[in-house]
Amino acid sequence: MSENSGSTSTNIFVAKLSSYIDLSIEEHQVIEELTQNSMAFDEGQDIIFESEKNSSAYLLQSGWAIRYKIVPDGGRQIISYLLPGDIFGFRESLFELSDDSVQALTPVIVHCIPAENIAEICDSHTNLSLAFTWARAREQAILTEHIVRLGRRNAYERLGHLLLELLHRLQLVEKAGNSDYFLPLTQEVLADTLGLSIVHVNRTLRKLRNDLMIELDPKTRRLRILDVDALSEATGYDQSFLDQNEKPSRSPQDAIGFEEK
Amino acid sequence: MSENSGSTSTNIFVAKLSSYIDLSIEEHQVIEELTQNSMAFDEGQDIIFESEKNSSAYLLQSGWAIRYKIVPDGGRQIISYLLPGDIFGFRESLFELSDDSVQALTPVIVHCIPAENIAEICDSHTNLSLAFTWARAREQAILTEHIVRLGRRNAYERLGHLLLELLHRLQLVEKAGNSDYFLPLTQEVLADTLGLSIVHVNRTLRKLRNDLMIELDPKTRRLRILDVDALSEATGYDQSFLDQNEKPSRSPQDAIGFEEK
DNA sequence: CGCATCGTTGATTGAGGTCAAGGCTTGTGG
DNA sequence: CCACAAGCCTTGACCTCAATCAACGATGCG
Repeated sequence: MSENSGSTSTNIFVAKLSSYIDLSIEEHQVIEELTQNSMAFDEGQDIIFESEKNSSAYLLQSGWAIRYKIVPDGGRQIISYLLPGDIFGFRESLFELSDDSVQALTPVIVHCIPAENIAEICDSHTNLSLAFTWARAREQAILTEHIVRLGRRNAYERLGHLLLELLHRLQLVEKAGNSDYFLPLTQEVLADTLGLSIVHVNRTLRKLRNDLMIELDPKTRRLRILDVDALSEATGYDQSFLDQNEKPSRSPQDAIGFEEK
Repeated sequence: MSENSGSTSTNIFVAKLSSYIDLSIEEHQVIEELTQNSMAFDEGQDIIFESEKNSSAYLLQSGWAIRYKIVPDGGRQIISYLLPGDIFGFRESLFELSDDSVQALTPVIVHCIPAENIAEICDSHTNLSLAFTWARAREQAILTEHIVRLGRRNAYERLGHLLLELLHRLQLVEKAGNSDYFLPLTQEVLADTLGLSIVHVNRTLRKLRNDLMIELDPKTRRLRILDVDALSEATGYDQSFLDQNEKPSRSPQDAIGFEEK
């Protein structure tokens, strides 16, 4: 990991939070300040490791990361994906009940909010506190969806469903096209996410390709979903769990307007 | 559901929260007030239904409930169990991204905190806000463990692991003995939790019995785990994800002492 | 060039699903 | 008091989805 005084052009967090919550000018500034210092990690590096006592929150500026757990027999279960604009680590920030790890899947840039600042920020900026709450709620919705995927769907549905979720989440931060995105996941990572073997992921991907559901170039890692509606239908995907249909604000008087994109 | 002005003797939430966080006398009183009005639900009744717009938080005073989702093909996936002392529903309270339902498995008594009061309570009582945060973090740890269970364990391990988690969670609120508790779950509920078929749950339970891991009387629904250590070993269970090893407090000066049990 | 990583494919096996049937309760109504 | 139905548990027979084992090709890197 290397220190790096970032020159963040348009701030991804300002953009993301603003689509959920009306932020005051002051709150914009707080976010800008928080994201001045950045840390970079390389592919494969641990950002938070299991045993490590860590009490900070992190903002993921760019790149992909995974939260995972190792089981006694040596297997790995990937709990969730962290994508640009996601907030993570703030769960452990207050208590010590996590023993999962976070690892970079690609080169990654994160901003760190030290534990001691979090409470202060939340107290003085209600909307930022709300933003944290929102992030947590969203993460829980994603975990819930993952549980359903693992518990009640077969390999084909699991894979298609996950690819749709990633498309949708990336679109929300403008990191995906209408139906395609950069998918930096090996088949092993997919297997460890979906509770399948590598071999079976391979065969299931092939089947998705044969069914003309997706195109995936192993070279460029570009994934294209050929028929989003058909794949959603086939895999029982319902994107509503990721949607936010309200803009709650607890201090409308000092909120500033912000255009929806 | 019926209204019921409850005469709560010793408050389960005061007891539970106090083991995590030092509460002020005033905060004790707030909790007592919040739990004056209670609602009762019968077995099988929905407490929160999917489509229902619901913006309250709930405290589960007694009984068991499940959070679940229905998949397109009609299957059901149980996301989590709600046990006495658990807080739920406050995720949806601020945003609208959930579409899962909560149903009573046994007769249940809940206390409801209307949405409009939550923000106010959190603002004026930092430790109660902290308690909510803690509850969320804990719930997330449980969901994470459930994902690992579904993704990386076989039927035998899943079942044993779940039974141990329930034992441990019930012990924390003094609803279980040293190694036994009342388990009000049908094999169908277990199947829908663990992503298995009813038939296979039946066979796996038998195997656990044959291995002298558990005793389960279908009449009384009393479950006894005969060798907690052996079962933990066999199923990769590590209870640390439920433990709280710190008592964070942001206002020690006005906190009162409270004995650990 | 040699080695590691990743993707691919075939052959075999096994865990767990599905189908089907019967038993044991409990409750309800004649 | 008995008949019947509805749940839930149990067990057997069979089948299928996905794991495992094994091998090979492609790519990329020191």
